[in-house]
Amino acid sequence: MSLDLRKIRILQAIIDDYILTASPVGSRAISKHPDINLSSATIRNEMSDLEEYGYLEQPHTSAGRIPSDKAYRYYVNSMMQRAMLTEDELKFIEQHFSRTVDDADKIIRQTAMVLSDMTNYATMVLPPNPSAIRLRRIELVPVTDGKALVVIVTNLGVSSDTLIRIPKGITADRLHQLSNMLTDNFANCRIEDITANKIALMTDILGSGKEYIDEMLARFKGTILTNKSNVEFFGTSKLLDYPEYSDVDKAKALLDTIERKDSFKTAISGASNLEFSITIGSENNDPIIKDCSVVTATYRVSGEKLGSLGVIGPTRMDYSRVLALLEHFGKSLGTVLTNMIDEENN
Amino acid sequence: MSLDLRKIRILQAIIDDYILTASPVGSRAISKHPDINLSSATIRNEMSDLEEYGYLEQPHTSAGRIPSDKAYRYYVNSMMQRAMLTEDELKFIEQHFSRTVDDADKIIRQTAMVLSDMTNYATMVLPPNPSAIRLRRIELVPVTDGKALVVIVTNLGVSSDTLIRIPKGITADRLHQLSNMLTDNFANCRIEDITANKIALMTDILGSGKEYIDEMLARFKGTILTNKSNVEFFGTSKLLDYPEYSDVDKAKALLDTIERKDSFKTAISGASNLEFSITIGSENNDPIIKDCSVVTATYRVSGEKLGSLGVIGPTRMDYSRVLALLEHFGKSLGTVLTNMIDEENN
DNA sequence: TTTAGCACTCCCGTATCATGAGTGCTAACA
DNA sequence: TGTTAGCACTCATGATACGGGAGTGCTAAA
Repeated sequence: MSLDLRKIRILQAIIDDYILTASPVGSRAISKHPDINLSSATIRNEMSDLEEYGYLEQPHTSAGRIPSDKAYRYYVNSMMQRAMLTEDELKFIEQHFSRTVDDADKIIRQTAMVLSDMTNYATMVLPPNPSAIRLRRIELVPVTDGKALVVIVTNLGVSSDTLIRIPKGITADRLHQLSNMLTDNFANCRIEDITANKIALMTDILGSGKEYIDEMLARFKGTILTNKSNVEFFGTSKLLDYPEYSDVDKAKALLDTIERKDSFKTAISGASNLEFSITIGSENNDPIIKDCSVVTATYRVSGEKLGSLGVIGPTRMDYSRVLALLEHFGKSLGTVLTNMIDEENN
Repeated sequence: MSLDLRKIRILQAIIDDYILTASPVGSRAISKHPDINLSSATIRNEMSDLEEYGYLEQPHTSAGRIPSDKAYRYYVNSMMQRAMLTEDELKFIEQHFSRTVDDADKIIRQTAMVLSDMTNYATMVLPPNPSAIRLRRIELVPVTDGKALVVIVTNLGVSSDTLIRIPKGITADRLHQLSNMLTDNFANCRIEDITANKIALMTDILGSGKEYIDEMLARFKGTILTNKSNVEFFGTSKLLDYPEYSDVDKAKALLDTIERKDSFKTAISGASNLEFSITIGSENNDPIIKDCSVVTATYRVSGEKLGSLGVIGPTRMDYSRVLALLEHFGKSLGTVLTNMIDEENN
């Protein structure tokens, strides 16, 4: 089943052409390709083979052929070479990151927008992986008698503040004391390390505090974890540019799916583990996005995988360029965030 | 130029029909209307008049007629009666608001989503009007030596927290003292009441604190005010359902415009002043949304106008139902938020 | 003032047809 | 034996024509 060099060349030419034009490519067009010196008849034979192997599909007799998902997969795994970004592009990206904004979320979002503009595909931002979050400090601040504000400082900056009910009559000193205990016990913990068990062990130290500490940590875990589903999308309407979606019903189905957000699980779950993940067409679970591909890259803060950026486009997307851009954006984003957090922490 | 009763009836019938079907309505269809006992020929004469006055338009000879923006305006101002929501709808809405979520932003967003689902139009949320925000409490929490966390509690709950640089060596007690001073001076102030002037007056009280207090307040104002442009949209892809946007290019132009967000200024600026605002078709500044109407309603928290909800649909939207829904949602949302904030505050 | 009647307009869906890009197959060629 | 030229065949696409139908405006009669 492995392809000989000539078949690979032909397949490459077909894919390149199809990515560019979105219309089925015929044998004659390929025979004109500078790298390929064969008559259209020969190409036809080869294409017939490639179709038999499952790399090509024919919309109908007497049309050219289009690459199958399998072809893209093969292309991505074995054939593609990483594109180089141009000077101008690099400069443009650098310029984007040099604008100083001091809100991490905003930077991430703006990055996704720029990425969308540069690729002309839709992009998405996957929120920080909860296990990358480490507690730094827990502070209970009295607000009114009976209410305290919980401020939890994490390695990513302040990440949660909620009001909790506390028994009346607790003094500021006592709260301060509790804060210190909690900080001592949980500093550098991951969020999933905070177990009921551990809290129970602290009961004797905490004394009367236990009940509201429980509430507080539960809420904190809650907000961090619900955050998980907060995928955000940008530039989705760009997908309407592509002839794949010149049918309004198809377009609507796609945008609906994106807006509902829960259909990118395959891509997303892959994303959290891998440096890059590429999900092509029908590899997605949802049949609605079966002619979309999703490419994601994680970005790291202080060496730790934090979240990911993703690009959503038609299966015939320019994988090579997208990967190059994602890699570059991922790295720059990581650096900027790392610097920002370092600066905040000392 | 004022219309006699018969013309009004006919116009009403045309509008009703057109809202329903989106296709030009002819004289014969109207003559069959139960309320109207006239031959199609008579209707034709009347329609001809209505066209002359500018209430109707004809896509081409031998087509029926469609209401103009002027007609919708007249309809909305003088003819429309508020729709009643059904029992089921009321129940459904109540059910939505009874689910307890303790995050105000999340409630507002979910409300916008439900509103979008019930109307099948796109909806938007305009963020709180900054002048509705009042400070309750300012708290400086030491984090590391040289860094403090600023927590500002407002009448809408905790609304900002930033790390600021402070001179090294300041004691927790001193910070606490500063917090109290700031709270005493600014409690119940609006954000725009915090002027450089007032801070200058406090210099003698604050002593060495002044510089970083300046930084802090500037940042706070910044985050509140940048919030202003944060319009959020929901269910935008629903607009693709309507034949107005069966052309992909038109659809893309619309969605692009929505995503770029800055084109709803007319509607938005109206929204912040009025209880309801209705912007019909070409009354919008941007020609791209010239066949969209935007209806907004403000919601109040503790009697004060906080933000608004908006509905975006084709000009032939069901204004009556949309207004009824907006009114109901606005009120319920206000109540829920008011309760939530009251509960948090004591 | 209303209405019936009629000629006229024009969109729209369908059918027809020519065109052209593309294929598969066969036979000849190197 | 692999490659290529040639040819018949397929089928989407776009242009054109055409009939039907919904709608109009006008005129004349009720």
